[in-house]
Amino acid sequence: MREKGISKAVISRLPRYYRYLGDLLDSGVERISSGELSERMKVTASQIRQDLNNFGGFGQQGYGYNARVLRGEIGKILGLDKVHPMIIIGAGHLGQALGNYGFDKNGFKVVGVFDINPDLAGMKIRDVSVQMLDELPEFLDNHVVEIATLTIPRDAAVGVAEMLVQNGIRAIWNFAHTDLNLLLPDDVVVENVHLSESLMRLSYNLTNVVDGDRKDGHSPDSKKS
Amino acid sequence: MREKGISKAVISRLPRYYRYLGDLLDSGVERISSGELSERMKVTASQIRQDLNNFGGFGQQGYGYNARVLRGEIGKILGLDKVHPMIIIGAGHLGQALGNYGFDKNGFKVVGVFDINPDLAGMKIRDVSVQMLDELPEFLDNHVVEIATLTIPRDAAVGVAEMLVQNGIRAIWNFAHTDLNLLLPDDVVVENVHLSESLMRLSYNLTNVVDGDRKDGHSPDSKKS
DNA sequence: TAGATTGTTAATCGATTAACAATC
DNA sequence: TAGATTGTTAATCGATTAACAATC
Repeated sequence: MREKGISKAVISRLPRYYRYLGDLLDSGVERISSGELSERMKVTASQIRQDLNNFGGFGQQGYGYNARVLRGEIGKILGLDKVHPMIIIGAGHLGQALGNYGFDKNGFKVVGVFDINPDLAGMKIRDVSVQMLDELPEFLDNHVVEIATLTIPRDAAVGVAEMLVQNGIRAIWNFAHTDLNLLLPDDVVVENVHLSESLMRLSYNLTNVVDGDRKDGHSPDSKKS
Repeated sequence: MREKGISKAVISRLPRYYRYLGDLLDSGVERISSGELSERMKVTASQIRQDLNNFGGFGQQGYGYNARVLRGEIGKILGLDKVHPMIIIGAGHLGQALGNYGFDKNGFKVVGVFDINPDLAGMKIRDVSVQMLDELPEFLDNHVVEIATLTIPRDAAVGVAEMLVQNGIRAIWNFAHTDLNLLLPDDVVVENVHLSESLMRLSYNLTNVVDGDRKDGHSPDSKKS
């Protein structure tokens, strides 16, 4: 059932393949070779084939890959063929943004939004009403929830995360400024999103890039006009 | 002035060091060794020293590092010692979330917010009023802006990005579902944030992790109760 | 000084790229 | 079949870790 020992680097690239394959299908392309895809994505064809062959031979010699089939397979590997009920904790701007994002089409269905601010109680995000955080344990007793998204301040995050784990949550998408994976049991899956760190990387590159000297791994292959 | 050939992996870790050093200072710790820091951050002491020595010897043998000085130095490397005027294009939920995020304390100052929706014109995000996108070129003529944040739909992103570059913008923080760096001149710095890819990674781990078998690079060192 | 811890070189490990036989 | 392109092994490259001399 499960694939063993796939490196983090490979996993990180799968969603990008998935997106490019979707784009190709949208533009009517049904067949793609690793060579063509490598040109579009600016990665080596070798890497694409190597990555995919971690999971099986999805291509055909002399032909390439069927874009639709390949996308489906990658989707399955990523678990996008299943619906993942999700709650959002923290109904501030970011929580609202994520609630309205449209992840549904990939199977991430927002089934509850929670906050501690009584002023937000009952506010609708799409078709879900904001509930008070103290109703959460009961909610988790009565609903299947796979993923909890944390858009709350850092100081609240650890306590809430522990409460979630107590109540059976095994996957946390964390936007608080702390590394929750270091604090929770090993069988809880955490994806930390540190937006400020992303902005700092941009700042570094902005500060340190000189013309024609890209630091992001993409070679300055040609001088565009 | 500028450091040459620092790998992307090293740069990616700097913001995290910066955050941990800030946390240490907040809890009253002024002195830290690579060994202690490595324990807290779950990385090797060797990596910490190796990383820092790309930029200079910030420590002292037999003593360790002065947390305050080190944080300051990393801040300088990341360009956080300067103010970076920033605009946000797209005043939807995500744009509002970022406008209210509090990046100011790291020097990222929101000086303008733009949208194409007339209903949003004049809406205040912190102390900045939303302006119409067609006012942007004139705005850029009259204001210094370093970073443009794009929180707009994918289909609009490429056109807007090209317009921004035409008007002198050299750094884009992109939240649209497309890889702008592949489409813009090489001297434009782009940081793509693909939230859906982050969620897909979480989904993969959720789908493929079995007890005690973490896929995120952190060893299952002990069975917590 | 003795002890501690850095800075830095060398060794290892893992990931990427190249090459090519297999095969559609 | 001939041509194309995969799947996969081997070679290279880069990043991480280990080790230890330098030195505070």
